Amino acid sequence: MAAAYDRQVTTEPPLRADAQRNRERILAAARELFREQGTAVALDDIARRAGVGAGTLYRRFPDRDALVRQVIVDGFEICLAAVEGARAEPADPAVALERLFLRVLEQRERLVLPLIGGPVVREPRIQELQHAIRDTVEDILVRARSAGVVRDDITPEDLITAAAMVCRPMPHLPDEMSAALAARHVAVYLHGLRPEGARPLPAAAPAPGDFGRHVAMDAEQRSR
Amino acid sequence: MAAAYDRQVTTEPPLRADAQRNRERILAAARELFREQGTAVALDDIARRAGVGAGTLYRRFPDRDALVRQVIVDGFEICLAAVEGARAEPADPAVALERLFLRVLEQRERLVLPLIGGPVVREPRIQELQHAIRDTVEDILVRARSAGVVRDDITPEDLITAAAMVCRPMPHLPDEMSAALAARHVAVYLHGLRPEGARPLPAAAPAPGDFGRHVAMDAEQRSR
DNA sequence: CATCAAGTGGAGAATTTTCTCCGGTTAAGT
DNA sequence: ACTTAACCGGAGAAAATTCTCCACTTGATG
Repeated sequence: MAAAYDRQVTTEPPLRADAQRNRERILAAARELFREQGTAVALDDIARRAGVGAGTLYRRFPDRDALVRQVIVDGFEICLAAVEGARAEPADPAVALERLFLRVLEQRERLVLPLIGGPVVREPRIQELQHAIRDTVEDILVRARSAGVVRDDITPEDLITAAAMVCRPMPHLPDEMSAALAARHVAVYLHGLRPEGARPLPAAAPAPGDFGRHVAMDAEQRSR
Repeated sequence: MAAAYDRQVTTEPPLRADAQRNRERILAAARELFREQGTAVALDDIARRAGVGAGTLYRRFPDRDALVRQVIVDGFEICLAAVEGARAEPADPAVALERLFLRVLEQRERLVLPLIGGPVVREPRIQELQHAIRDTVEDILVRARSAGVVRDDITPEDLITAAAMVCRPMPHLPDEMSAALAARHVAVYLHGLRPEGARPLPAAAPAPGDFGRHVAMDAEQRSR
């Protein structure tokens, strides 16, 4: 999936085949370890799990931030693909909403979206992806809303938050079990989205613009 | 809240007043930083944020695990209190279920339950608390179920998972916003718990016994 | 199949984090 | 007020992690 297009769009010479393979192994190992232990894991551990030397890791990703950023970008990329996949499938609006969550849930293991401790979110590429995701979700949501299958005080941010929450790792449970719990949770949440008998929500929805803009101000003491 | 009873029950001499104060400051700082950055943050950072010397931290908590464990135990303790509070309030079963989530949600900021990367969950004290929480939740759930206000394929584990998910930190959003989103999510989820029009859930519920028992086997490479 | 730029691993220097120790301070008892 | 045992902070030794460098290997190209 994350093939060549996720490198700089500028004219860099393409990677050699073995280098490309190692790069992907590193990203896969990083993804796993970030989900298991957070983004502060020792980089040498990542290199070890990826089966490459430390030098190889540092050559490809000059510092921790570069690696974290790439893993997160990949996550958003995967997420966007899932969401657009859901929109593309012909289905009535209620089913589309369900598909949205199912598609994202399928990618659970590969998503490292939310344990950001720094200004990574400001990256233009990431904001771009976030907006694209938001717009796609909004599209699905609007259709569902006008078909009357979803209560109309729900915003795209609600759905995105819900999806992000169920995708986060539960490192103390085996994968199979946490997948089952996540799927059950989504089913209940989806059922709760329907307008029948809805009572007003307890808090106002954050404005769309506010969403990506807030980042921890303590940029000096993040990571290590 | 976390007063004297959370130290060893064995006959240790009580801490001096200043020591007790420092101990609490350390735990509060640890709680914050664990939520912001994960349990791998530098211990000296915790000492700094707590406003105590490094020596003070290490005197009170011999290593990272001891500190993590205590923060987690505190979290479960707070959680149990919230849950029991909800059970104690006289309310009809539907409201009790709602209260359950509200009480837990109120404590969001102080809960560091789920980013465990090691065998901390095996601690007898923690298992004890987990069981007490489960039993209390089950009690509320059973009453709600027999009042017919909740679909009957929902288990205590579902509710606990749901609560854990909404309590997890969203470090890229300001507190106020993540609190609002969490509250909205819970409202929708609660609505979805009602039996009217329920379709079968997509996966089997994990057996109650399995829940606390699974822990990452890679005990050697956890933390650092 | 020869050439060679690109890529590799891992030793070890540089940096950061952990953790100990002790001279000075303070709460608590009398 | 005075005594004293508990406690404190922070300097710095010890351990761990980060990151560089280079002799060796390998994939691509003609």
